[in-house]
Amino acid sequence: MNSFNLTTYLTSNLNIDEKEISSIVENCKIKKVKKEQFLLREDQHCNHTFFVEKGLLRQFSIDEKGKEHILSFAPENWFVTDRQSAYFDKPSAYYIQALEDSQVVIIDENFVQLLSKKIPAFSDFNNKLLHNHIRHLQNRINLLLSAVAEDRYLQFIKMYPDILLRVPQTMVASYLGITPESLSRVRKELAQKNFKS
Amino acid sequence: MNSFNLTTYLTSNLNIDEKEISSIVENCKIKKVKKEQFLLREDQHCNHTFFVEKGLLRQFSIDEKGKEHILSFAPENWFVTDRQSAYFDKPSAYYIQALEDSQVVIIDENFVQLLSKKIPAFSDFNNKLLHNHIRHLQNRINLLLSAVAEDRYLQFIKMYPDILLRVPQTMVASYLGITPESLSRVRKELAQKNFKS
DNA sequence: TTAGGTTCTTATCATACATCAATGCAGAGG
DNA sequence: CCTCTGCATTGATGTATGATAAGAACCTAA
Repeated sequence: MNSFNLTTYLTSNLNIDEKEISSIVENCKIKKVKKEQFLLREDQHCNHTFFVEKGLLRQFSIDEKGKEHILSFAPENWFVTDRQSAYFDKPSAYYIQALEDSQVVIIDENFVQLLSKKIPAFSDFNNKLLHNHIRHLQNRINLLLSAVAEDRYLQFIKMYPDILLRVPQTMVASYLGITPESLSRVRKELAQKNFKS
Repeated sequence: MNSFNLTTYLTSNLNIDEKEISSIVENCKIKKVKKEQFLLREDQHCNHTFFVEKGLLRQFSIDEKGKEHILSFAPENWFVTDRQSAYFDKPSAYYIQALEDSQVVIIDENFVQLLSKKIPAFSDFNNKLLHNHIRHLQNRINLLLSAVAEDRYLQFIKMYPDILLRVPQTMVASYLGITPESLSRVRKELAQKNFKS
């Protein structure tokens, strides 16, 4: 079992015994996925949380017009899941797909619940993840409500400089809620501005 | 102490002794606020959760151009807080303001933490609130990414028919991320459509 | 009742962004 | 090496929504 990243991540974020941590990690499965492969599809029940050991995932939805909308990217050391589906046990409205050949740790939802009950520190940790998630979502809403394409892009660069380099532009556009063409133009204008100044 | 709504709300959502519930409620303060009055302002630390007994609140931000963006409405039986500020103990980026004369229960953040530690059922309850919050935020992002003004408005009507009638149109527009003028147009077009069919 | 402030509507014009279509370009695979 | 395919760019055009301004409708309070 090779889940080095998860172990170190938990060790530095969970204030419990190393042995206990490895016993947690032992209980999880590792899965390798090829680029393009899906870990979750719409209408499926999402019963796990994925922790990205290596690679890059995306979570997205498809609207009635068939257009994709990216909710989040998940690079190394990120957790991704459809909490809505996992927690309320409902069919998911989202897809989770690999953008690169990846390796993920699959953590069972029941197992998460169990750990939360048994280990207070884990419950706290989980709580923190939830709060971080909320923080992130709220900032995004704020951005969508207030900022024009250019500002959204600039913010994206600042927050996810690494991801910017790893995904096709069309996906960044989808994340920002604009078309690839618009993003291309925004980039052009920015380049010109920077050149002048 | 008159916090009837919170008591019944907790009773039907928290699987614990009624006595324990009233001991919880006893520990909270009641506050009456007049219309327009603020419960939280930008840069303040938000140390409480508000539960709306009576009335209606709004949570909003103000961007660099001075424009207001409504993140959420909170009518009776809703909790509202800036989790970001409360949990991470940072100055808030938001305002919370009464849209009607209201009565709220003020629940101290420390008290929430304490209860979570002491009463597992309360911790579960809190967890559920967090998940609901996330669900709500995600749906909103999806809507902002995919839907045009008209669809956003229709969705709003469906989800919050009560709130629609209680707040000025300009605030609905702010929630939807469009101008009041645009909303007026959208409404006009919808009215014409409905008249024809 | 009038007066004065909001809020809502309406109209015109401006603009950001979408859409559609063509071309360029680079990496993958034969 | 060449071709194929997907992605980025660019231009022309359309459209939804924003900005501004003015008037209408509505409330509230004197």
